[in-house]
Amino acid sequence: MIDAKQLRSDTDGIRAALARRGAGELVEDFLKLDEEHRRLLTEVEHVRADRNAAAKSIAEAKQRGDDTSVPIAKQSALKAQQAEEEQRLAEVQQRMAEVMMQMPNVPDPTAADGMSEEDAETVRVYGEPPKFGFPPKDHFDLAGPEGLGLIDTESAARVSGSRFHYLLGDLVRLEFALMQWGLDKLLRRGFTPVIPPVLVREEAMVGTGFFPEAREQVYEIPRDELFLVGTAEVPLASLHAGRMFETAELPLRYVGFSTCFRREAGAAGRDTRGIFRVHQFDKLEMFVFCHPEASQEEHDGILAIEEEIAQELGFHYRVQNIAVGDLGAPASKKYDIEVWLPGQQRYRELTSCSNTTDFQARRLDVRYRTEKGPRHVHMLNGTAATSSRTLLALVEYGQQEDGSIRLPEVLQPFGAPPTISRSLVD
RNA sequence: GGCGGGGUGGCGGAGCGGUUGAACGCACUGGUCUUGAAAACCAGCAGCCGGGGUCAACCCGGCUCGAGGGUUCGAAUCCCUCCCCCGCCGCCA
Repeated sequence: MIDAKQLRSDTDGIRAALARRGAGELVEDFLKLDEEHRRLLTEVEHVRADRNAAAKSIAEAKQRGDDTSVPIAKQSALKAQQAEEEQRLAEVQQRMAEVMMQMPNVPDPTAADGMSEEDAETVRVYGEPPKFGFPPKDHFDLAGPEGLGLIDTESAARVSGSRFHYLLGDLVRLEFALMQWGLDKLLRRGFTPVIPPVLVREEAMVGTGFFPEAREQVYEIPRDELFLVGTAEVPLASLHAGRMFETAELPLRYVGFSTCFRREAGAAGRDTRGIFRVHQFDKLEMFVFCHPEASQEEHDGILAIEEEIAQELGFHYRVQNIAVGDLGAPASKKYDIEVWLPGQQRYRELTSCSNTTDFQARRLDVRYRTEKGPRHVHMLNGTAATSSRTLLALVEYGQQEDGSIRLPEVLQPFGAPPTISRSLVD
């Protein structure tokens, strides 16, 4: 949610900023409604003030023992008129709320220009594509039924449908090691670990900006009016909804572990192979609440951690500054780390981190106290590791000619086997 | 799932139809006192919205006492629905 006050005081600036992401006309919608709203509000408030004053004088008259039947009758008569005016006001407020809900966050000036994925700017490239002395395979060839047999999509399809999978054997050990390793790394940096609920109320989805924009991507449980989260970002952001922080309490850094559920509506036929794009996976997610002045630095910090993780796992990657038109509604700026996948011979999104500035904080009403009154905090999120993409990248990077997988040494203290090979399973 | 108690400002906690946006305490801010600090004393201190303004430190008005409806000239206070918290019982791990 954008600050309505700011929208009025810096109309041109915000219009121009939103136009970059193709949402400039919402500003006009807002201004029109806002003008009408203020007109009606002034009217209604005058009526209310009159009636409040009259009620007060009735109370005083009654104290004195005067006859109050005449002023009371007069008050009664005004009720219908007031109700009618308030009705009109409520309608305008409703329409205004809808416009505000559709309005995405103001993009950061340094977010890349453009409307599509291709418009992302490459910030830097790390490492080189790995060299194999043989044609590299993709993760599904390596770990699927034709390979190590540790990913079973066929059974999952029968049980749950397409884009679901069973993870088996050493891949399960690998996932646990990866998560434990990542958790340990973040713990040492002062992040507080959290296992959040994965079923949330609509308010949490609206508050984080996933509704209304991405509603079709979310699984819902109508009977209980709950929704399955697509990321721990949702319950983590909502953790402090309605909260008033003291200045010294910030920043707060959390690392959440949760299963993530995504409908992948509209992605039919895309990335259907293996576990690159699935309905269910596990994710280690960073989430930060901080002062507005600190959010850029926090964003850089989260990105640095994501890069460190990618580097220690041995990946070749590039950092992409996502184009404004490709940002999710709540994001002001977003970096993706795209890992080079040997099996696909191209860069694919591995992790992502966004600065949502005060967009979510406004919707969720998370503030902190300053000398000049309460202000909204800034919120940021970023992927540390996932059981799908991080895992499959490890499989592809570690592949040997004989089809076994060599895993990074850093994961071994956390329970990952040095090598995954068929012979051990058979 | 059943019965009972409760949701009030940053926190605790009064108020239970009228001049109460809310006593009191804590916390916080400023001041007096002090060599300094503490204590004591004095003062200030909810948020949001609109209007005015030397656009700030000010003035006026409105809304908000879990959420939404209703009764009433008037509701934090009464009624209804929903949400949440606490306790006991039942059920299940």
